[in-house]
Amino acid sequence: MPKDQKPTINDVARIAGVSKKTVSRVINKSALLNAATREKIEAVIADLGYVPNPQARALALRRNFLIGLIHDNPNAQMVLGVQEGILETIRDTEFALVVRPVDRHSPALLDDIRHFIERQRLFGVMLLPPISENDELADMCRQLGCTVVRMGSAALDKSEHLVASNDRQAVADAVFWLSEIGHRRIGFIAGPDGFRSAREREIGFADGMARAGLTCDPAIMARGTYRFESGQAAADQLLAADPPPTAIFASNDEMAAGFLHKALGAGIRVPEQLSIIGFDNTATAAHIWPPLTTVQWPIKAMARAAASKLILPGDAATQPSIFLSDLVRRDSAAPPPQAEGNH
Amino acid sequence: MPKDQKPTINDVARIAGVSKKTVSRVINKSALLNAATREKIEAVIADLGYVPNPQARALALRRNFLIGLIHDNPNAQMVLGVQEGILETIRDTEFALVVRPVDRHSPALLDDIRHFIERQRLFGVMLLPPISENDELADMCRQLGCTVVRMGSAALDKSEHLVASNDRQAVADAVFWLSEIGHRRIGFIAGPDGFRSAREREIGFADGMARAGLTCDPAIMARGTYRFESGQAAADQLLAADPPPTAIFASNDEMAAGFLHKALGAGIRVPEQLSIIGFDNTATAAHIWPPLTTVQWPIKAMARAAASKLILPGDAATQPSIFLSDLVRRDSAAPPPQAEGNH
DNA sequence: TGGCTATAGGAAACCGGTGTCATACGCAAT
DNA sequence: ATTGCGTATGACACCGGTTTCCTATAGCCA
Repeated sequence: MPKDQKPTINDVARIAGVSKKTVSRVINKSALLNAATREKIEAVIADLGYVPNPQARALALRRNFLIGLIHDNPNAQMVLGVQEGILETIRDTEFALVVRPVDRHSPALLDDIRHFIERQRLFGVMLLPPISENDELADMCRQLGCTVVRMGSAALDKSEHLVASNDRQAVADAVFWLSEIGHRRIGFIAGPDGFRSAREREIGFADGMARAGLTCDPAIMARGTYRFESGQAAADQLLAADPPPTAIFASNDEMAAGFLHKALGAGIRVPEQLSIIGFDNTATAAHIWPPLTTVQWPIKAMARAAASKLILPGDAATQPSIFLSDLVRRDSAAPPPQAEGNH
Repeated sequence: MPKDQKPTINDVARIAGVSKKTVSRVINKSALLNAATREKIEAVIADLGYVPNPQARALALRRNFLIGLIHDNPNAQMVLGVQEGILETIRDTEFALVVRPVDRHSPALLDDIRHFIERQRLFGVMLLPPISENDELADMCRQLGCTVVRMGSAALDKSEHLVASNDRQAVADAVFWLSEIGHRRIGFIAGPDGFRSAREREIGFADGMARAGLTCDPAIMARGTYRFESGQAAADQLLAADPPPTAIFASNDEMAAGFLHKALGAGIRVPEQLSIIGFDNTATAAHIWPPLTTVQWPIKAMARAAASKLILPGDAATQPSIFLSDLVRRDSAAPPPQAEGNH
């Protein structure tokens, strides 16, 4: 059916016996149009299967409809969730999502991204954590004429396009819940220095402990790297404490899995003797044994909000949107052994 | 520095004192150019920070530089690996990658994708499994003028742009290896009907058993859905067999994890009493306990090959590329108990 | 010196849309 | 009948590149 070329606005105009401009008015839903003319043209469009050329449109409008997703996130589940969330929002628009995984440690990082944005003339970019914490990068993107939306752990100090999760409160709530079911001796595995998420979760832990009237014992607190191995290392340290913790909050699932692995290896029964809570709700969390209780970002909702901020004009979009995470209760956290007796 | 508009080819031409066409010749590295002129223009380009507008180029050339990645893959790790692989290949070209996660079961699937391709005027699309097995979709994309590259389990029956992994041989090799370390009674969990990957892995299992001189016993073979739960269900069935299997090959990691979960729950020690091998090397595989031995697709290499096929002209690209997967040996597979005695 | 050819570079049209402005028309007010 | 006005449409230039075709100049030979 399509001979060799796609129909253009000229073809539509010629066949409908009107000018290009009138067809353009139909495409853009201009109000100043005779209903009969509109219907005639719409019939021709449908007949020809005409689709406006986005490149030509972008050229004439001096703006384009590509939004970039820049990330260096190790959590594949999350990245894909974001992609899906963005897509749901832009599905029926003329925007498209172009992705750019990057290496945060590359010395050419900024240049790479600059070329990417300039080459594609991106309309806007979305930054995922942890690279979303790079202010220099965000500034560069803005300077290049992009709208920038950052996703991350709440950082209320900056009033800009931001979609954040209130990790602090989510962690505090989870820790308080542990206290409610009877835990008194709760350990913590922090994330690496320099990550805002790690810092927020640390503060959240302290908040939760304070709210529960519990004190933080440095002997059952460790700092990890967000990697599996560091969770194992933390287990070696924390399980040797006296008395040992009855519950552990790990700042992400990988470390929780590492901790769990070691604890199980040491013959500790989970959750009967030890409760573990993670953060992120990665695919792994549901598939390890026992299934991990964990805190989950409302990823898709956040991504949808971020995409809306990006494609919607107006200053309302510059208000940060803060989301609260949920605790996904699985089998790795339960009341402590002594609590059952105390009840 | 950038006043309010980006410099255009006209600015460069005016400042360099030449015509647009001459600047265009520099951009396109035309040979018919005086060296002095070229250098002068290049200096102006560098000075202005001029970057050609890809939309204008796309319009004039009547082709564009967007390649689409269409997927409905549940394995986030793999999707991201593919994205990275494609990116490595197109990094220094003018191509960009636009993604489109889809829902295979949506009744509007084909229409959605058609709109996506038409709206963005995609140059080519890459299809990931399992949706890459949809011939109707591939045909539609081709009819829309896209180059199509499919990634999947080997299907040598079609001579087209294809990048595949030889699952059949990889599974056969893994099963044969199990026999080499002493297993005689090997069970199998197949993937769902209708998936080429599932079919290929099934045949591979049979091949491997035959090569090892072993017979397949239907009592220790089950069909799953590629989901965790179906692995658990298979465990209920297969572990009740008499005699029970000493090793299990699961057609993907999720099912292997489900099986493992049930086996552990039944007090079976892995790998001392039972070996388990999965397929895909998902993030979960490394983080469950014990770490799962599994077959891994060379995802990035395959993605690079696929991207090359897409952006390189020529019929050489129509030859299928077949990759062989590796067995990632972790702790879930070891010699069977009786084999140690027999040694 | 004239004529021919090769080479560097330019003018203008074009790709497929959009904006600006002018125009044709119908109808009410003067 | 003329003016004035709102509505529906068209002519034309323009966005930033590329292509086609043409010209100017230099170099070469006779």
